[in-house]
Amino acid sequence: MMHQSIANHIHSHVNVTESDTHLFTSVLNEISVAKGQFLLKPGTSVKHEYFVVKGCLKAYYIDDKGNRHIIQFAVENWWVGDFDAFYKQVPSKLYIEAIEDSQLLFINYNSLQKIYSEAPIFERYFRILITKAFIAQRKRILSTLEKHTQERYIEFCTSYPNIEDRVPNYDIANYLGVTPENLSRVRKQLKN
Amino acid sequence: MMHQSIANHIHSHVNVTESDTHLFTSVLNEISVAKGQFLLKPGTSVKHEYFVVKGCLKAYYIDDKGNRHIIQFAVENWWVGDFDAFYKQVPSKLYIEAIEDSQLLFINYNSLQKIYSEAPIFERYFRILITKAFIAQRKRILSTLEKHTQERYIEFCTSYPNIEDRVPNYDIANYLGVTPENLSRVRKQLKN
DNA sequence: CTTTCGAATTGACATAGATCAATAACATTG
DNA sequence: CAATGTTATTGATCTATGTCAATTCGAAAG
Repeated sequence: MMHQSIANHIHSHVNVTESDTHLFTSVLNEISVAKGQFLLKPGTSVKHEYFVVKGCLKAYYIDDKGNRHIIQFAVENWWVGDFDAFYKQVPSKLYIEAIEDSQLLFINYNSLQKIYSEAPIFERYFRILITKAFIAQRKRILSTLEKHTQERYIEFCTSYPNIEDRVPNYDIANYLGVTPENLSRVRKQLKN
Repeated sequence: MMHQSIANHIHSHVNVTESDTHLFTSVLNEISVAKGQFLLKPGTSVKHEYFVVKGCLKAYYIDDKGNRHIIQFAVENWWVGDFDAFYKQVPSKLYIEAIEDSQLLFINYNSLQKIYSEAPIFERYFRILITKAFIAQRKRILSTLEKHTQERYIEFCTSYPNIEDRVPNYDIANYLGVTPENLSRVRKQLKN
């Protein structure tokens, strides 16, 4: 059942009672997105945050110069959304697109605020999640500063295991901030 | 009085009662650090997070290749520390060094856990702070992907106002992930 | 007002990665 | 299994930034 995977995720991060978990799952809704379809597009107001039950998605935006930049890949048991826009309740700047057929759960902004008040343990749950995301993101910055493409590609493959098979190379190149050509050359070197 | 600045900071982020604020400030301690002195060095276990009342500091680490990387500058009303190590309660990897004579407040790990239990509003306070830090950090990643040194330098100067006068250029170059020589050339271009 | 020493600048050259263009490998669809 | 479109690779250049070495600037100390 779909709620099981989010329940497990919550349990693995905080101590919650059955009724807390039930309160949380009771406000969730389900959505399916086919490969190539969008969960979110720029300009939309961001009413939800999404939890991936099954599938794979990418979050990206287009900058002033028209270049696309992938911010995040999301696979099973990840939360995904336009965090910034959701938090500030302003229109989104992101595209979130399914790379595979995906099933997600989502929570509404107002529901979440209500849950924070009724069950503050969920403040902790999201505080912990965002702390981890913050740390992971910092690693990504540092990796860019410290290392060349080759090392970063290896790092990427180990930190998103098996994702090379689920995501096209040009998306990985984009995430790493290099051209597909360069990534291709780097991968060739690795084979030798 | 030193507690006033942290009290203001808390009030500007969450609705707290007087007694909540008092509970929080009652566990804080004060510390002064002279220019060039260290608040934290690698290998230390991270027992505290610091709030800057006055002054300016930098947080950096040395990578495997011996290169230094500045992660954060901290000025008045910023929290600073080795977030990662504090959260996981493992030894620090960072240096935190005062760029100016600085006055700080700090909170102990166990005190903070206790406060989270007694006054969950502080879960929210820190959840909000880390959310903002997360968003700011994401901007930094994106900026690296999107822009060349010149634009990023300008962005840096606007987002850390007046810091050019407080921090040496080689530290700014380091933060931006470029060489001092390159930053120097970029600044020369900007003058013309 | 000089001396000193770290910081900033400048010049000459090296290089990782970008760009552009062509081709090859793969996958999807009729 | 052909046909078509998408993704990956390869080659030939170009460019932003790095590296190394020399010089100048500027602030602190005598």
